[in-house]
Amino acid sequence: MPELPEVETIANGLRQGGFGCPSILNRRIEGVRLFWERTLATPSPEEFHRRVIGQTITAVGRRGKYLLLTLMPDSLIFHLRMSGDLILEPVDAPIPLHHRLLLDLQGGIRLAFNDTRKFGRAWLVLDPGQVLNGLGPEPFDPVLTPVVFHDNLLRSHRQLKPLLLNQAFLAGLGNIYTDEALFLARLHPLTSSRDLSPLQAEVLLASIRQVLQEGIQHHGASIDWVYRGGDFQNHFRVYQRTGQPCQICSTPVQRTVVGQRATHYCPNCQNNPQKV
DNA sequence: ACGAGCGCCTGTCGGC
DNA sequence: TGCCGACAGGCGCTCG
Repeated sequence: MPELPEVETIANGLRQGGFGCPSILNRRIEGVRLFWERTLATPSPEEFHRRVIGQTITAVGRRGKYLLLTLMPDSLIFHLRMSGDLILEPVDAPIPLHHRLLLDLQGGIRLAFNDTRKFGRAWLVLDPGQVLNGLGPEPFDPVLTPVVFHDNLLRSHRQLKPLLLNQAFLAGLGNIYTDEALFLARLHPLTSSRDLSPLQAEVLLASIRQVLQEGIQHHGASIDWVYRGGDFQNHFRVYQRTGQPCQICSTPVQRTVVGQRATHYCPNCQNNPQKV
């Protein structure tokens, strides 16, 4: 589920508190409960337990789709994958079925990693780079200018859809926001990245930033049972709108599969490069 | 260097 | 009603 806007929303909530929950900042970790061992990518459960207890959460951050808790001296990093979520609740609340890891915090609250599908992972590391080093640029990083982005596109020479999903190319996009960005930019998902003009690259970068910004403003998207709060799902232009009219030209939105991922686009507004 | 296929998991939905 | 396959926001691995 969670792409950049959803992770950003969760990070903001943990940092600032809200929805009846306090902030987790400056709270000491007093206890650990692990219910699914594979949730912990590293270190071993025994070492995790020994190292993490007593450390204090000094910052909450995000890099791509990763959520970072800065402790002292370690960093605790989460990837939510398809169904993960981080929830604050009273330390003695009943434990729901899909809770995988609990951190009991100072002040009678606990941070729960809930993950129905068990794909999510947590890392406790001294150097966050150990986990994050392979990531591409942050979409909002000012260093990522249209010229740099265009250069990167030319160097890759792949179809836009799988390229934008590649976290080593750009960190944070998932299936929803990629489809939305390509629609906004009026680019077909199969377009080869090396065919983009400087102007098209600039428009694509602006479109990516726009859909991510909209997602953040709407507190992310809530689909199915997984997400509380966000309502960006009510503002999708193409994602999961198969057969419904394109908001620009009324042509039915089409669904296809690209790189084994469902892909939604307007066959009229987003020209198929293979037909040109 | 790339894409396809698969594994990791659980839950929901539609068709028969 | 019940069973069965397809599908779901992700990503790492192997293989050709």
